[in-house]
Amino acid sequence: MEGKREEIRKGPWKAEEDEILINHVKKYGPRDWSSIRSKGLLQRTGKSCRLRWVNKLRPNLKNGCKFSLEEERVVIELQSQFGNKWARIATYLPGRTDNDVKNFWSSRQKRLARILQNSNTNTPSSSSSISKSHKINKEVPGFENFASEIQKSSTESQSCSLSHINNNNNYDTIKMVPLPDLVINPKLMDFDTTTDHARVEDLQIPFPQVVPQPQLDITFSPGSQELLARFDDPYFFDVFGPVDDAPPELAAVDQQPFLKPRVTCCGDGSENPDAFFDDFPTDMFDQIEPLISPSDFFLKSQVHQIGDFYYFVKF
DNA sequence: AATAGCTACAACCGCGGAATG
DNA sequence: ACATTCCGCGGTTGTAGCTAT
Repeated sequence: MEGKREEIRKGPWKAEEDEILINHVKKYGPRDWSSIRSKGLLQRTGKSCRLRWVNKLRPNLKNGCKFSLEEERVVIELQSQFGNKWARIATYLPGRTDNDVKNFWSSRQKRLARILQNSNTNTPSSSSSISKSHKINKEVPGFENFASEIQKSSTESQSCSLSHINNNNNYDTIKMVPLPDLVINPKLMDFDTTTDHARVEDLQIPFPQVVPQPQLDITFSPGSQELLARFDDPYFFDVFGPVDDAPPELAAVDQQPFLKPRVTCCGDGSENPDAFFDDFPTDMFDQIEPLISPSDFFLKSQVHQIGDFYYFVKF
């Protein structure tokens, strides 16, 4: 039956094929993918057509544009919240597809693993430019513990999140502290330099890839310097425009789900909680500290970078 | 200049759930 | 109610381009 049909084409798409697919979508909309082959328009499966449209041909995609710091932050936060639900995470990132997010996260995990690997061994790096251009101070108490946990976490599963570490109860203090006006609650970790247990007071680290040592010898790249300059602007987040593809629960609020500061339920109490939170258990905020404003957060924080990774040290 | 290793990304595959007959 | 088809998602693989040696 399948043998009677013309051979199914695989591999890279030609411009002519793209054109045919685009015309089909123009006529019938992004659906009926299987009919494209049954009509003899393309020798591609419906799945292949859909994938091509969603990932490459759909309008308003940020093709060839690297993830910004803000996008990276969103992915990290949402991944820790939702897990590897790339399609869901992608709905919070206009112009990004689930494939983009998935690939970004995968690349990031590999980089992280390599950095930790290189920092855990004294053997010279094979060819990693990151490990050579950024010194990581392993002398800080607690670092080895932390690094090995992160590494274990990243090798045991695709996801490297602090929640995994949290479950191990290896640390004295692990608290849930929300970033200002973020939709989800990032997990921050404190380390103490005075004990063997990783617990450093006054060092709050919102990203799981962070190496917990405040005395890192780091030179800011031009990109980071530009970033720091932008954080001086209290209205930094206002530059982000409306989100086209926001999930309904967020679109219903103000069309700017993630990238713009909002008054939250933890603020002056005059605003209703975001509908988004309806999805979560009511006791999930019990141990959350009061929110600070985004501008306060960034003005009171210092941005650091290890390789391509950024993190914030709170003053 | 050649080569090896690394990275980012495009595309495929398998699976599960929804829709349809 | 059941079988089949379609669609969407997450995981995986292949590869082109870049960088370091």
